[in-house]
Amino acid sequence: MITTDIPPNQTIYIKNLNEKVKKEELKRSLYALFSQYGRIVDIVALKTAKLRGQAWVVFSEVTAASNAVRQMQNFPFYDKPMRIQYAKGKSDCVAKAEGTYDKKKKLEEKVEKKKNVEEDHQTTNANGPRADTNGGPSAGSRQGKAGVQEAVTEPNNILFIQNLPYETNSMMLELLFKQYPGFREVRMVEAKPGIAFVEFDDDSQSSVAMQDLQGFKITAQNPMAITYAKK
DNA sequence: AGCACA
Repeated sequence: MITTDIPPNQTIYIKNLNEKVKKEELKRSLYALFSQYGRIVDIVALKTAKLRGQAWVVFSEVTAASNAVRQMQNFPFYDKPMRIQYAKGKSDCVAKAEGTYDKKKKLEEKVEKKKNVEEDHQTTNANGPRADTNGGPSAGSRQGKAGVQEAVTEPNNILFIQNLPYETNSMMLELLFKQYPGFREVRMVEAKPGIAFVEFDDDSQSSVAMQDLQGFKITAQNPMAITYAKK
């Protein structure tokens, strides 16, 4: 059981994210992936030494966050399983919305943090540069639950759809996807049931369709998992 | 591993 002792929060905290992904792209992909659970108010991701590989996704409702924590737990994202918890604190954007955001208090907290860092500096590290072993291509992706695997890649005008019911055909998908501007075609691979590629004119159009149809259920057991196709 | 609001 992967329970947390952290009380529910409308903000989720995600760690074990792939640190190679650029910040803006990361946010886009997180948005695409999580907007199926509810309205997203804000996404925070920093690439500082302390904060890379982590992100906060702020929902407008706690229930949305709860579903996201449960259902996206360990979802393979850029080849790494996401670890999701509730955030420990309240996001600034929600404090602001509530009118409880206190700029001065925030400043004081910052000062405190600085102090602590300096106090912890009694041991000075004179390490040489670290030889980062940048190994070969990523290991084979493990199978996620419900057979959904693979990672999100950078934006692409072609979408990769997974977790479709076996009996899905391209006409059914076309019906769904052709309502979005820029739709070109659906491609399915006979030998590989459950997946499909859907092509749009450009990647802003494919993104709109992705966000709108993410998690769409053709059957109750088959929420669509939509990612950008690999280039 | 790492809980912030560049």
